[in-house]
Amino acid sequence: MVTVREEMRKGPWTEKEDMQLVCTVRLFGDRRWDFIAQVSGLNRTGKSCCLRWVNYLHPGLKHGRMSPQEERLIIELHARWGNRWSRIARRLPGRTDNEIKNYWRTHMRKKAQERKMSLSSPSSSSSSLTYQACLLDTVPVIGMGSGDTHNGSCVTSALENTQSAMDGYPMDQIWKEIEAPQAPTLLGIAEGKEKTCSSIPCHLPSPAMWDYKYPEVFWKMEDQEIMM
DNA sequence: AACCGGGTCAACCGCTCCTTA
DNA sequence: ATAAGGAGCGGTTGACCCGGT
Repeated sequence: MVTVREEMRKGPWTEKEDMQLVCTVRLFGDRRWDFIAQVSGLNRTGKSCCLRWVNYLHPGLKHGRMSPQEERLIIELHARWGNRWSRIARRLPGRTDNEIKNYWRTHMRKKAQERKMSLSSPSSSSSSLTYQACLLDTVPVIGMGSGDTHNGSCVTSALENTQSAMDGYPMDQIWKEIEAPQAPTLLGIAEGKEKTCSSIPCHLPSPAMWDYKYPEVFWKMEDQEIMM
């Protein structure tokens, strides 16, 4: 028997295809994507159908801009987990890993550009502050996983130090340090400063603050995961 | 009006992990 | 125990949109 595999369709989905997929998923559930792709009559791979459903057609999805709370949660969770997009997405009901990933890329690219600008023109301080605030948001949290306490204080003067420390600090390096269990350089900077600076309330919440702010959101789920 | 550049997001790719026979 | 297929995940790409010139 000669199986001439028909060329699978790729690219953007049409409304008609969406309808077909939705109907098929209603009938057969959102498992067995190869089967769904076959019976739907769509000339798509199961994987493609799965992605379309998960990222766009799933009824529970939110569309549109991230709320400030969501933005903040993403930043905080990324600081904890790095590029574990699906894991982060689980903490944001209605958002997909793809959406969060895209958001983060856009977000961080913007920040990186702001930083570049600020480095090239030292007098423009507002944008560099934004970037540094983001990093300081990001980096100290990493230590929390390894038992560090974070007293919620920070860090205006740390910004000055951070500025010099971050000269020549590529994004790749930042990613690596975010992911590293111990983030030596920036973490060191932030921790060193946080011991001496307690007058300015840090907008990065301590673990206790997180508990307070996002009580049911992820701490319980995290515990459950650990239990599992 | 046309062009250009940057931003956004849907979709694909390839790898890894999980499930099932 | 193991091999094959399915599903999940993160990285990357490319098309589209929109604002500026």
